[in-house]
Amino acid sequence: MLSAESGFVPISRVRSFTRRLLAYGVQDVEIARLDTALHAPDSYQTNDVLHPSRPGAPPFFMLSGWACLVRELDDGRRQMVAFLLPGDAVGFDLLTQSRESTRVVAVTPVRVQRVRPSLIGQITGSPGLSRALAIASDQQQTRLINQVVRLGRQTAYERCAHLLLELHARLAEVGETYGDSFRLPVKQEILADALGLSLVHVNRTLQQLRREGLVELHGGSAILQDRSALAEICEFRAG
Amino acid sequence: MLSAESGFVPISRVRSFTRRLLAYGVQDVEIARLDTALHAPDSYQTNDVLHPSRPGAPPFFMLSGWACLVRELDDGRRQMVAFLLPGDAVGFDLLTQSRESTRVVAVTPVRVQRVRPSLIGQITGSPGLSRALAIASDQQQTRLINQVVRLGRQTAYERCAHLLLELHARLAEVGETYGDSFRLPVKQEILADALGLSLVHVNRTLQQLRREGLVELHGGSAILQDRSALAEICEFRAG
DNA sequence: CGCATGGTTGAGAGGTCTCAAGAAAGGTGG
DNA sequence: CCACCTTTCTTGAGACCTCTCAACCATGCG
Repeated sequence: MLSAESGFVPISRVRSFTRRLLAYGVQDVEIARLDTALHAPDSYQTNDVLHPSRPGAPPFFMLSGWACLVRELDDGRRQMVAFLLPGDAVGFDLLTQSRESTRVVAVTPVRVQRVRPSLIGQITGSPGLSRALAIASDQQQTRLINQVVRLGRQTAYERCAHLLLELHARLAEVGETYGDSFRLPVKQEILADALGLSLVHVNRTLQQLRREGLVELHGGSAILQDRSALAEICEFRAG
Repeated sequence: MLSAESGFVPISRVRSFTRRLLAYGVQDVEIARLDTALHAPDSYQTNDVLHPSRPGAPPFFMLSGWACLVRELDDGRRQMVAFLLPGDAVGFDLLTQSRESTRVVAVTPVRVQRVRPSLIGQITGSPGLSRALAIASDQQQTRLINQVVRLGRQTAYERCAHLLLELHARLAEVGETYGDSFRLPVKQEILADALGLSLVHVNRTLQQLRREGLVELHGGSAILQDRSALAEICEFRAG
């Protein structure tokens, strides 16, 4: 029941990014025009590189699955800079655009829809679309700042709570939550690399959150049983 | 000799942001036009808020002094998200634009030149200027990503080396370095809040770098005595 | 049934923090 | 030019958080 792949539904009512664009006030006409500028969906496997760290890679929209903007250090340490979720626009603006030694990697199977390179101008030229992309870019930047604060000044306990709330809020925007629960399709290793912690410590910290009845985690799903208590813990602010 | 305030020089050859715009290929004509859209310089004292966390604050250029994009937690913990240095454009794009509970605060005396609100469109309408601002914004974003990696996956030792190199490189761009040395006009407390460390630990870590002959720090100035060794330590990549 | 993957636990080491005090540096008034 | 005061830097010691290493358990799949 957590699947959205079943059946054939008018595409404009299904795709998460369409949903988001509508929320940002983009007109149906513009979305239809956007469609003509997009390739058919591409599929990727876990660990595939969606966006090499070279310029010129065409931007795309996330249809399904999770990806990460990731940077690896020479000795194998790895930092997930940002999660890229269904509905996200990737590579339009600066973020994830041609960044030295920073790549976009699928952390689950992923489907994306790429922009035909020759038609990028058509998209950025549309007032509604470019405004929507600017909003999305602004939110992306806010999340980056939140990530800095999390890593710089929050404890493991606070970081976990904050990230879980952020993921819930983002997925809720594109209709991928079910009340307080959502699919969390990544290993604790991925969470650790996003939170700047070791796998083991993430495991223990999540257990603490569970023991306190704040969250429930199993089988790749998360339930935030007390969102306001979680928000209190880590000063999470929605929006 | 570390001062740039002496004498009266044609303004277009002095201001750090002018220097940067020229480096980004902006034409003299456009810079002259930009000037007509700017207020006279404003001065601020240490700890003044340059940019409250409300929308609509007019963007500005940093002329001199250092500021920080800062977020404070309820219990007094503080994270410097980014340093804003002479020549930086602040508030044009997303970054630092109306962000909840994130403020721009002067950490030394600061002089800025604000844009007349009614003329923002004129600036963003100019192809050369808007391209330059986009480049600046992209670099800002790259630095944010670097900050995430520093905080998430680097040790105190590496973080200090990396930040010092970044500051040197940025100041070099606007002509505020003198070979390997530059003015570092902030307390260790500020560095600590930028590095996600305690003041005491920053102090000890900087001493280690000094003991090893990599840097020299005193009287508000820094000398990077072995930049390539520092870069090796923290995987710093210029540009 | 056996293997592979991911989650869980234990124990000790290490990095970083806090508290607290002393030294140095810088500014001010006499 | 000195005495004083404030600010900033430095040092010490113990506590705490998080890490690493190394097993062991649970689950799923062939």
